[in-house]
Amino acid sequence: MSVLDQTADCVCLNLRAAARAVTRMYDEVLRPSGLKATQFSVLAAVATEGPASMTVIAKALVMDRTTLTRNLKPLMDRGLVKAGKVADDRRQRRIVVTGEGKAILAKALPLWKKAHEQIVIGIGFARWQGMVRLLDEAVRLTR
Amino acid sequence: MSVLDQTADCVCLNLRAAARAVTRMYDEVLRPSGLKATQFSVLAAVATEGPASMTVIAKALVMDRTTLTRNLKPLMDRGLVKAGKVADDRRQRRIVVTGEGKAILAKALPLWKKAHEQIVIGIGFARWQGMVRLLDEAVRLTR
DNA sequence: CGATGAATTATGCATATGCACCCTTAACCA
DNA sequence: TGGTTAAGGGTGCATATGCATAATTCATCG
Repeated sequence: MSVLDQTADCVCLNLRAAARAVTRMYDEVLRPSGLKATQFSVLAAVATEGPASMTVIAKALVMDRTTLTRNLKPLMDRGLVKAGKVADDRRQRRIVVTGEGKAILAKALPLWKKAHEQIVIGIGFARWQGMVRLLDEAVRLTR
Repeated sequence: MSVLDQTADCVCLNLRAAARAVTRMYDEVLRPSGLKATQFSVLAAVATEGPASMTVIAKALVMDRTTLTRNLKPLMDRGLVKAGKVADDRRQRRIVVTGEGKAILAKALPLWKKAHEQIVIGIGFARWQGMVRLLDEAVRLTR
């Protein structure tokens, strides 16, 4: 048993493979809303965090700030979110969901719930909760 | 508690966030080898599956065939893998690791093991095994 | 044997991801 | 107060991801 044979158990590979498969399924279920899985997550995060800066939203999503910049672009182009300046700190941009963004989000939420439950009910709520804990722990262990 | 508030527990979001964080850490640890985490996984898969077709390798990686085409490109450009049309079926391309590819892989393996164990030892081997089972189950539930 | 369908791979397009680096503005401190 | 450091954000570059579609080759059946 060489080290090479162990690479099939790679944490990164298994996480990425699962993320790919789940994302594909979410994308398909969300399609009627016109949102992709990542776009839905970003839109929901902006809606939840309220008017917030890029840094705050990126941190909530465990996402690089520069990645958030690109991920916001299709949402801004469609007018689902917008950025306003703040008087106190002229460096910051406060991101908010527009009216149209809220409408799309309302349309997407039941679709999201359907995709979400397809997995959670499938593996069982308690086991899913255990998995979230492990995922959080894995994130913490990378620092 | 509106549906919106539940989106923070989204399976897709949590999986992708963990995959991002873990990939960043792997990329950093693997850097001396000149490979990124995905490139390492593809190279290791090609080495393990032996001379195999695109479809076989893509299936082993739970990856779209077209994604594998692009992911092989930087490896081919560097001469770490190559494709020979020696199969009976002239549609197929048999992908193999080159001598240089094996050398890079040998250099990368201890680095990979270091990154891998940073997570596995951190969360505990038994719990990690349980997590792999759940990830596999999640993948199955998307079909 | 020829047509038709299926398998194998590649390309165009749009988005996703993050490091290195840049600019702007705020904070701090000697 | 002037200089330095830190914080907020964007761009260039390279790779990662997959759907829709096309091109090639194989299989199958009448």
